[in-house]
Parts: sequence; structure tokens; C-alpha cells
Amino acid sequence: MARGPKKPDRAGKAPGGGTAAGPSIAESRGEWAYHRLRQAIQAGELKPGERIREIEMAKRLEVSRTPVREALRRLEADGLLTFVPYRGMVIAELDHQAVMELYQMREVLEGTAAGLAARHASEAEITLLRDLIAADPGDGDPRALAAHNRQFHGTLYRAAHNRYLLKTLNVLSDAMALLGMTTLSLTGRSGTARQEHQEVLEAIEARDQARAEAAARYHIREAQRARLRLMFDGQKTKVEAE
Amino acid sequence: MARGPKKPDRAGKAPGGGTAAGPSIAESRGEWAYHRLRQAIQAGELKPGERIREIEMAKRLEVSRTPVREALRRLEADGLLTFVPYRGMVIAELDHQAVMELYQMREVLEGTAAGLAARHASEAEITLLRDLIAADPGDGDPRALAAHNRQFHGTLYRAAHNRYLLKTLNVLSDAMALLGMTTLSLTGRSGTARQEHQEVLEAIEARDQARAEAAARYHIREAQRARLRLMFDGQKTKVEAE
DNA sequence: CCGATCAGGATTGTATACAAAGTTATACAA
DNA sequence: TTGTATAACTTTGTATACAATCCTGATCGG
Repeated sequence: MARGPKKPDRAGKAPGGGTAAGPSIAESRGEWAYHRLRQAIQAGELKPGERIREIEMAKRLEVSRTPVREALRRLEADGLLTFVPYRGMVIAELDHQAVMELYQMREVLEGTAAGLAARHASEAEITLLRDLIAADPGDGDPRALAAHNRQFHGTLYRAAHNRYLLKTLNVLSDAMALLGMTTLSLTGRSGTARQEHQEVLEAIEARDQARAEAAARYHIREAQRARLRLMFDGQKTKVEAE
Repeated sequence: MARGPKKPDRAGKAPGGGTAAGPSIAESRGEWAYHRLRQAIQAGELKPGERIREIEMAKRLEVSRTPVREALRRLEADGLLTFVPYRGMVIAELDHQAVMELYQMREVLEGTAAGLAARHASEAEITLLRDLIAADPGDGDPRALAAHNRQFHGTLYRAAHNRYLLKTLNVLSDAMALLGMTTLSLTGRSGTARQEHQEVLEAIEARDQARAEAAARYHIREAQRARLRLMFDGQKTKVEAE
């Protein structure tokens, strides 16, 4: 069986009337399990520190352990899971140092992406970025904000036209999900973020590489500031709670 | 069986008197297969475009398909293998565009690493870099040159003290192996490369972040120039051969 | 002679059984 | 009550069997 179209039959195995929707055609169960788990982590259904047992997950996804293992290994490679000997996979927990390194790396790469986009983005890509900013949900549901934000940044990454950069930035973005609540939920942050996006876009429209890079770096530094505030508040709350 | 110490028994299964040395204790067969295959690609034993069959590889490594599959998937995630539907894994082939993107990314990240090393490297790490340059094999066996070069750059990566940066640079370095012959084999290149390494080191010793970054970027740009020369020569030779 | 159809082979995807090793709980002794 | 030893359980690692699908070749018809 090749990885292209597959799905032997699986008929009749789906549960009565659940959300079901098992692995569709043209996607292997392993691929499907990977996406499902990744999504679950993004959505915060699986929280850092939580253990993932192969058997349990296989039962939950209604596949065997084999594709689940494949998915877990891929997620480990992405840095979303950590393997603990004799205990199995655990959703990765980022310590303070890791968060700092993550933002440091993002600053460099988002800056690079913006700079390259200024040089290489097609008109269609620039138009898409413009439309995305116009469609900003303003402040409202943090979920919608986060989704919209992901879309903008993803488009920016692709506009850089460098597949290594794209892949790395996607991995880093995934890791951000481990931090929980988006920084856009802070009062005022979504507005300033939108402004910062606008600055990046304008520099790209002007085909000004240096300015685009500077604007993107500034954006990430501000996001980091917001993150630190959020982490500090969280800690304070936690301490007070005791 | 947990991933820590394992290796069921495997006794008596080793071949007569070959180099053998199967998966050692404290390393799963999957881990071992991964390292073996990675090394084989690095060494050029497996060339771009070559197909990798699970069964064949399993027989060759004297393990079952399961750990081989795991290794192949990891290598795919690293970009060393490409999955072709209905054909299986193939050693990745980098087209011209990919090579350009690879060097572009390396320029950014090696520059970042050098800059961060200027800020964060410990004295021990700086000393190690110094010693490595002193131990440069000069020009001689390209294999030794490449190994030495990898060691220098790897040390530089670690000196930056950013795990995301480290991981990404390691992946990019691995991908370089797909290009075949090292650029250090070009006459004169190993000497200038050593000089460029020296410049980077001096900037780090001076704790001059900007200069370290600039020196590293220059080094990679020069490597890219050498690479293009090499690729051009290769192409010319190939054309002439027909 | 060339093209299309069909059968066999090759190769990966998935499930499952078994092995190995740690973890944990329990019982006993000091 | 506490420490230790032992046994059962839990969980992952590995091998293997089977299913599904594509690829390849041969054969037949035009």
C-alpha cells in the first residue's frame, strides 16, 4: 500500500453517529493521526506535561498503534512532544529559557521572511496580505484572533519563497501553541498588533527590504513583551492562588 | 519496552565476522537505523535520487521493517528523503532553486549563530573554537577537511546557546551533504575558509556581535560562490562527457 | 509494428502478537 | 512506622502477517 490514496475499507467500523470522520481517502491513517494530534495541541485540548499513551490514543482515534506511533514521532521531531524514557511521550513544556530562545529565533526568521517577501512576493500575495489585514476581526473572540493571526503570518512566510525558512517558521509557530493563551488576548494588544502588521505590509508594498525586516522584528519583539507580561501575570495569579 | 535501554537479545543473530556492531545497548534499533542511514547519506554511500526500499534496508541493517520505517520517516522530516507516492522513499535531490534557498537560509542563521556566540559563548567554547582552527588539517584529504569543518561549525552553533537555532542549523548542515563533494575540495578554498573562520573567531573573542555576524555571513556567501563554481564545473563536465 | 488490456509482482500501509523493561503497589520484616 | 524486596502491571519496542494499491511485463488485437 502506498502512501497516496489508501484506507483499506474501515467500513462499518465508525461509531454510531459520533463526529466520526475518520481518515479520509488520499490521506494515510498516520498522516491523519498526525494532523489530528497537532490540531488537538494547537487547540489546547492536550496541555503541556500531559502524557500521551499510544494505546489510549489509538483507541481514541480508532486506528492501531502503528499510525499513532508514526504521528507521535513526527510531533516529537517538531518539538511538540518530548520522549521520556520508560514513560512515553509527553506534551512538551517550555521553560522560561526556551520561550526566550523561541522568540529570539522568531525575531530573526520573521524579519528575514518579511525582508524576502519585500523582494520576492508576487502582487497576488501582497494583495492577499492586504485583504487579510482588512478582514481583521478587531478585538473579539481570542480564537478567531489567533486563527486570523496565524493566517497572516503563514501568508507572509510563503511570500518569502524559501522552503527551508517556511518549514522552520511553521515549526516555531506550532511551538507557540504550547504557551497557551495567545498574547492577542491582552487588552490593547490586538489593536497594536494590527498596526504592526500594517507597517510590515507597507514596507513590503514599497519593496523596502530593510524596512520590512525591521518592522517584522519590531512586531515580534512587541509580541515577546506581551508574552512576558502574560507569563508574569499567570505566575502571580498562580502564586496568589496558593 | 521503553526507549531507554533495550535490545531484547539479538544474540547469535550477528553475521559471522563482519563489521557487525548492531544496535548497541541504550539505543533502540530505530534510533540506530536512523543514525546509520543518516551517516550513509553523509558519507555519500546513498546518492540523491536513489530509492530506499524498506525491506531491502531492513535486511541490510538486520532489523525488521518497523524500526527502518521509523528511521525513514525521521529522515524525511529532516528533508533528507522525499516520499514519492507509490514508489516510496527517495534520497532527496536538491534543484538549483533549493540550493540557493539553502544557502540563503544558512547565511541568515550562521550569521545569527556567530552574533549570538559573540554575546553568549563561554570562555571554554571560545577556546575550543580557537583550538579547532589551530588544528586545521590544511589542504589534504577532503574527507578530513569536511569533518573538521563540520566540527568547527557545530561548535559555533552550540556556542550560540539557542536550541531552536541549533536544531535548524544541524538540519541545514545535513542537507548540505546532499550536494556531494565539499566546496573545500576546490583549490585554494580551504585556505580562504580557514581565514574566514579566523575572522569569525576574532569577532567573537572581541565580543563584537555585529562583526561576528557580518563575518559569518561573508563566510557563507563565499561558500555559496564556491558551490556555484563547483556546480557549474560539474555540469560542464557532465555535458562534455556526453 | 504499435497500442491497450490484464495478470502477476513489488512495495508500502496497517494491525496485531509478543518481548523486554521500568514502574508501582503490596506485603513483610525490622 | 519505615524500608526493602518481590510480583504484577503498564507501556513501549520489535517482528511479522495481511491488505491494498500501483507498477511492469506480457499477450492479444488492430
